[in-house]
Amino acid sequence: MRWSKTFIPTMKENPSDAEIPSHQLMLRAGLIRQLMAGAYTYLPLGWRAVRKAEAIVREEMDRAGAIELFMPALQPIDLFERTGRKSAFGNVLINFHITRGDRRVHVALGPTHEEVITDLIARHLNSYRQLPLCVYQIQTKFRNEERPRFGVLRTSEFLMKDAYSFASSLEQLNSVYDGMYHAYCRIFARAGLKYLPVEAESGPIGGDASHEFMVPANNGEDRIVHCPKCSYAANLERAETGRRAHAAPRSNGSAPLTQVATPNATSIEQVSRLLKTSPERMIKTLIYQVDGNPVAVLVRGDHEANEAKVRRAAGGQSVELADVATIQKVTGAPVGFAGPVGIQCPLLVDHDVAELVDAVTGGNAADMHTTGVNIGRDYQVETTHDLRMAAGNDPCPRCGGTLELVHGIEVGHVFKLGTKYSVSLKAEYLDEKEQLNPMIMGCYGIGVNRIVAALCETSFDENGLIWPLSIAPYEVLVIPLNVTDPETMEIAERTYRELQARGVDVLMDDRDARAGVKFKDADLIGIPLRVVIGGKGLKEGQVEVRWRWEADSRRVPVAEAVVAVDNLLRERKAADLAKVPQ
RNA sequence: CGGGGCGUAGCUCAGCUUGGCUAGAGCGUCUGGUUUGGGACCAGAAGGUCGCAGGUUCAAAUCCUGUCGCCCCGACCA
Repeated sequence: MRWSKTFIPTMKENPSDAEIPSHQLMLRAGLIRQLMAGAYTYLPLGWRAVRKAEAIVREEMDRAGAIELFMPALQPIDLFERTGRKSAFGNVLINFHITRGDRRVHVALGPTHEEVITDLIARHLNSYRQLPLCVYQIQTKFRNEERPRFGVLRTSEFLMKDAYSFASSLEQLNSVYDGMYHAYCRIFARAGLKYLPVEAESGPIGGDASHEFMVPANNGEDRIVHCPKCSYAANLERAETGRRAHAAPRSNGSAPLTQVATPNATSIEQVSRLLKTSPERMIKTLIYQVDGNPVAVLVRGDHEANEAKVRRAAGGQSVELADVATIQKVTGAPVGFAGPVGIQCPLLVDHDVAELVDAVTGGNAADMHTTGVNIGRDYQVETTHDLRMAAGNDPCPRCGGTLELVHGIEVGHVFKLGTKYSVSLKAEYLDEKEQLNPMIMGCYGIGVNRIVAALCETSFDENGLIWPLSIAPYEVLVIPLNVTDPETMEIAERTYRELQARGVDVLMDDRDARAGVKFKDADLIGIPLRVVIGGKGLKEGQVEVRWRWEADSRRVPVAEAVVAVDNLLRERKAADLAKVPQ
């Protein structure tokens, strides 16, 4: 492609409403333009990158035995009502009525396709002999983000690869799941991303039923902990901590139990300021309803309770914060003054709370808090639990190392669904014993444009983007320095044509612009291999070839330029491929 | 949905507090000339309903009210 014939609107300055690197660079390099909040046009350069990511995803899905198909984005709302997800999605589900003759049809734009695929499979597969099956598509998804942000990272419309598997046994499911997990590792490695598979919260199925693939990045929306020593990694919701339980805990504080007036101070922060203490010396007492029964959950004032852990510790199915009436009933006080001493419900205590001496907590009376609270003396439990969100510096649950907290961009997610959708949409099969069973499902998503955005967010320098060869919009950028010089152009044109003939993705900057302008743009759009023709080099019969990520260029005789470039590309691709897990 | 910020030329922004002359600058664009290895120089030109609507006033980019849009923080995110 010739620069003058395509459309690459680069910008020298940062647009004022872009803050994170990927957003700024994608705008400046002419990859995207915003249409409205949460919706972006992919310009030619950006779209080529997306298409390359898509091609890698498709190759690896096919390689893993998944079958491609294509489902409508337009879906009848009825399907979402049957699985209960119309209300589960709420505002996120974009839906509206359309008129057909004298009828009004209620439709939704697919936020994902579990319903459509399960309905399809339910109609056409019915025997264990036809299982397992894994199908996928690459398609635009629609989710009404209440607050789109971070440029292209969080939008209301995005390209997603979604795969769904149907199995007749857990063994089959696990086998497909492992295959998808492995394919994901290959995809992200081929895309040149530094990625981390992390354990994710998997709902009632439990176990290792869900992994997210995260790209560590400071601006990532998700927080994860990982252990550099043993490679344990999990998202904050899921992460265990390596802390120990305390049996019949007892702290040996000596301060007397004292009720203190704390008018209008209900938050940890307000109380700690009023009583001149700090949140890590306080007990946060949260009243939950587990399967409808009130439970008081105690975590340290500076910690955050984890509802999934509460649910598991309490052995319940559903967990939600208690309503005002329940809180009033068990504490005898309005919201904000709950404490363990004398409370009228069972206690669940986090490990760290057992170590608090002379703690401060709610007084179970309006506008009152209690100081000098000691476990074992003022309230008792048999043991403690892991009830809070993990944090940096927590001990690793696997190896005794120390967990690090990092931010990440979620680029993929694999999930063992179980039978939730197959039951509600009647995707059933007949087994060897002629018994009807719901199919066991898995789903596997990849944010295709997030692959591109995550690269832009993590691979750049002060001059612009740095693409890996596999995703770069073009592999080679040929720059004739002076387009009015016939010799320069003769060589540039020949180089351009011959590289194209060898199947190289090549862009030629044929603009009549100053060298400085072309170099700045070349660095900004980040094409991996730059070939400069003209000036000093050409006087000596040479062209200059330089990798975007290297400081120095290499000189190559004009006659050997095409072969040299081709060889460099082959070597680099082989080296990149060697890093991909087999 | 709560909190904060911003809307003036294609981009970045000044002007607004304290209303008043033809609404400005840099970059970009166009024309001519000089230049030609890291975003050149000279001369000239085009480009604006100051987000929109209403109000106050002799007079509004500027003050008031409403409204729309965008960005950021938080909540939410199968």
